[in-house]
Amino acid sequence: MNLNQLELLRLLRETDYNLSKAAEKMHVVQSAVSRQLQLLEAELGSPVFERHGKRLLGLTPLGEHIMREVEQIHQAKKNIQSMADDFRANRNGTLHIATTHTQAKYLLPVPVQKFRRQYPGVKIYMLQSSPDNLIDLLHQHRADIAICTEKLAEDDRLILKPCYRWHHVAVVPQDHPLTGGDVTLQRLAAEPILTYSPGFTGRSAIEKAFHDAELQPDIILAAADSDVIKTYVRLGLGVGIIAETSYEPGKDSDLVALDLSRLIATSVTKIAYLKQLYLPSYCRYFIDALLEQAQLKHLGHCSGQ
Amino acid sequence: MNLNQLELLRLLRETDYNLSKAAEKMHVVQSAVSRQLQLLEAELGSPVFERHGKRLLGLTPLGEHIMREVEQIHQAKKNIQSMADDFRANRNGTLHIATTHTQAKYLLPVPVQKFRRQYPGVKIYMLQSSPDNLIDLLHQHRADIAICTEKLAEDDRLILKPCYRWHHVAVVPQDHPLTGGDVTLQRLAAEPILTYSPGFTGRSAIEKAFHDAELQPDIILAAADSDVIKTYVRLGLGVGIIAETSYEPGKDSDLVALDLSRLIATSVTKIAYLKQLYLPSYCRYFIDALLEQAQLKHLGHCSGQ
DNA sequence: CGACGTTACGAATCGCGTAAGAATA
DNA sequence: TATTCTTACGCGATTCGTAACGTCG
Repeated sequence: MNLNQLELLRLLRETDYNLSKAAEKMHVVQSAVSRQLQLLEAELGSPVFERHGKRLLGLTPLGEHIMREVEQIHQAKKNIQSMADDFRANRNGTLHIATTHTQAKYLLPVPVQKFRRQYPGVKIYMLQSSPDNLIDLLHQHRADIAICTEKLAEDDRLILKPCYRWHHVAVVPQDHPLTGGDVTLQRLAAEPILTYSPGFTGRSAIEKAFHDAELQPDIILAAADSDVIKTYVRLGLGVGIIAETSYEPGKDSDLVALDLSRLIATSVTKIAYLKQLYLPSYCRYFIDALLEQAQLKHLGHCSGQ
Repeated sequence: MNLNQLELLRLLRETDYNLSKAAEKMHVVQSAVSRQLQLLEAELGSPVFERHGKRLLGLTPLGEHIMREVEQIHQAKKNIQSMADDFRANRNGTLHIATTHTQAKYLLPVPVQKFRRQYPGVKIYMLQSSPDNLIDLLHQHRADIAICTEKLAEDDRLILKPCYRWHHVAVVPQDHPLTGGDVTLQRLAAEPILTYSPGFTGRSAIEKAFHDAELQPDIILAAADSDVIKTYVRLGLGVGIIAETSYEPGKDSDLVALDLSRLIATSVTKIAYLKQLYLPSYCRYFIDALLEQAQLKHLGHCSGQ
């Protein structure tokens, strides 16, 4: 048994159990992998793949079990390489960040700039996705860290770092009736609402607030990001409910933001990454920069709490 | 990087960083491992071991990090081999059981016999140890499963299976004053007590019971197993407090067992094994036999609860 | 000096590529 | 027939063992 053989198993699953394609990915000819597979199965003493004649169809039960260990080994191997690169003070590499529009636009710009200055050789890939996919991206090893608010349920394979706490605001044109008097859920429920798509940026907290008050909000438009929402609020379609951080006092001065922190539960945005993943120092640096930025934002809004 | 090189790292740590001894363990000459280590360090690009001149002294910080992954890989590799052996219906192997005297003597005999009949080719190693060591034995890979009652605190690397619930009894000679009237903690505290050494077989529950009642038991003898305790009870030294399962109605008919289940909290004996360890089918069979036996014992004492 | 690690060199092994053959869809 | 996998064979690379050489305590 050797690492290449185990890598072959991984690639065979990736390629839908096609020896030729796996061979290509390993940069060797097909006959080579054929023999390696035979050698491995001979060594193990029982087949790893289901076959119809010569064709591979899938994994045997043994193969399924083995695959889990193979993934472990693959991860550990990559970690060792990352560690070595890191200790060699290798300032090249790539940082894959999975996040949503809201965070990418309103939280990340400053940390990313700071990061670029510190690590000009590290490339940054921003994987924008819907919140439900962020964790999957981690598990699929397509992202190193994820930044999101929703859908971070119990998963003991993840490390979670609370980043910052925020609340929702209602945004309306300056002459809107809601700007007079106290805002209540009842008054909101009477208006047409524009807010995030289900699963995005604290939408579940919004729904819970109305549901607990036994109200049925009239959500006439749901979008993945606050820019779209604000655009339609400006067109007079109704009341927007967005994250406080998405209201920019400068650019959005034509809109009024009404604090909803006492009506809708506050949300916590977190940083998540795989427990089993080795984070290179540049990655830890980015996380620190992010936490620092979140701290600043938070202080700015809470006046020094 | 290959598996042999990583195995070499493991062996180097095991041999106190001695290339010659590691070479011996790998069944190759010393010069071979010297070169393999050089190749690996060259590939990683920075040293894994601290050196004084040519001698290896220990791990570099990088080496420490790498070792964790190496252990992971080693475990996964062993798992793959176990799996293959298992699916090949290999009925040979070894079962390492870490446990205490109490369990080895009163719980395990029947399951072990049953196991021997089912898997005559599998060797059984019984590692008797004090309860605090049982978990360590698992982590040191010197035992596959551990059976114990105390000291199984939160450890997310372990799988825990509750096995059976039992309580303590007081054992006294037949003419002892305690045999008359209700047994209370107060009356027990007035007697010289013989029981388990700290850390053994529910001793902590005994201490807690007296402590909660603000009593100070007079423990004049502490031993690791109930046989020793019973011996001294027979000599009239005092009242023995032992596990109910350690009182054998046949052999111990010269002693009287007094139920303490309402005075001292019941204990739960558990089976523990490493989450990351693959358990061969014979191992799972043994666990099942154990649970079944525990069930029987339990029913026997509780008359069909 | 003795234990330990490194370097040099030839030999055995391992694994690859080419090429041809067999089986499946 | 086209695709996929297996087998045969020769070559090159890797890794080993022997042996001689540093080096540290």
